[in-house]
Amino acid sequence: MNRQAIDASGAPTGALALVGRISRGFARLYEPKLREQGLSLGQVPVFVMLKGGKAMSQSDLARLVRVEQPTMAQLLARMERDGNIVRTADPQDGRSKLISLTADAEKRMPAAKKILFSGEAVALAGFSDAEKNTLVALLERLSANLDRAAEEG
Amino acid sequence: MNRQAIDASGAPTGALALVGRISRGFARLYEPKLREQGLSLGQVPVFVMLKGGKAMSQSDLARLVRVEQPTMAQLLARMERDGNIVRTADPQDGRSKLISLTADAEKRMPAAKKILFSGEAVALAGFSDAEKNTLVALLERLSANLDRAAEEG
DNA sequence: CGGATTTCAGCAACACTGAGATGC
DNA sequence: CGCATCTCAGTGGTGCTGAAATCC
Repeated sequence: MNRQAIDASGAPTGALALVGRISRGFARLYEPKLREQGLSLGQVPVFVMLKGGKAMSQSDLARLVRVEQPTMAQLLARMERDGNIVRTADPQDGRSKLISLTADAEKRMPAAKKILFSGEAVALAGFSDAEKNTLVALLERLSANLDRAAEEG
Repeated sequence: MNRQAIDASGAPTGALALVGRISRGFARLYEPKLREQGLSLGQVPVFVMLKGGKAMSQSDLARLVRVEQPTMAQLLARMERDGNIVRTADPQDGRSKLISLTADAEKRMPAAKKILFSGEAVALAGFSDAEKNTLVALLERLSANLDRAAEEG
């Protein structure tokens, strides 16, 4: 398959343009389904960090998810509004609060996981295991390149 | 603090989670530079569609970029505000307006292209040509899977 | 006091739905 | 009239900066 510039349908050919289109397309398809379960795509990384009863501070979460601290604060405010997290005072540090998932959130996780897995299955339909592994490996290297560029800034 | 938790993980493992992280990371690095040139990442697909003096309607653009029509209207409003496009009445159809790039926009394209190319180079640092081709081919299949799911859905 | 953490206020780009006006 | 196109109004998620309050 020769791909030169841009085909008639407007499909992008650059790797990052494709990544952007995929990201939006996936969100468009699966964000509404997650919403029915009481969470959004942006909340997923926080779920992953806190699953199994773990607790950490807002600033730790911000660092891990790669967003600024006020952005994480706002995300956590939505999660609190939706009943997915609670903030409790950190006994070790009066400035800090510990964030943890609620029991409701833990109950929502299986359904959410199922939605995301089925979405991944749709997205990777027709991919062999080897191709999936190759894709993930290449994406991890790409992501690492961007992380490094961000640090060097 | 808690350096353990920070370094522990936070790197997503699923292909789609990686795609999301890459998309945000790239935007974070390069959107500000594009902004200096008078455009945003979301405007890029419209630039690509209209480059070289082409003109098309709002609804055509919306279909090609895969957004709803009011979303495209809003994007075009920002582009009009920034002096990147003009809307002229379609002589063939009184309901429709033809969108085209301004001379200013065409002048901004080389600098914008340079930013995006250098960003792509940073993101794909250390990738062989074969790996780049493999990545793009896999992403194209993934994107096609999502497009198909959106049509069927 | 200087630094870390959270909160508050404000802004911007994107994306959607729903409802209306206009023209084919 | 039915349909297409664009506009208008409203909402929601995500992300940022800057400034204030609180605490170590």
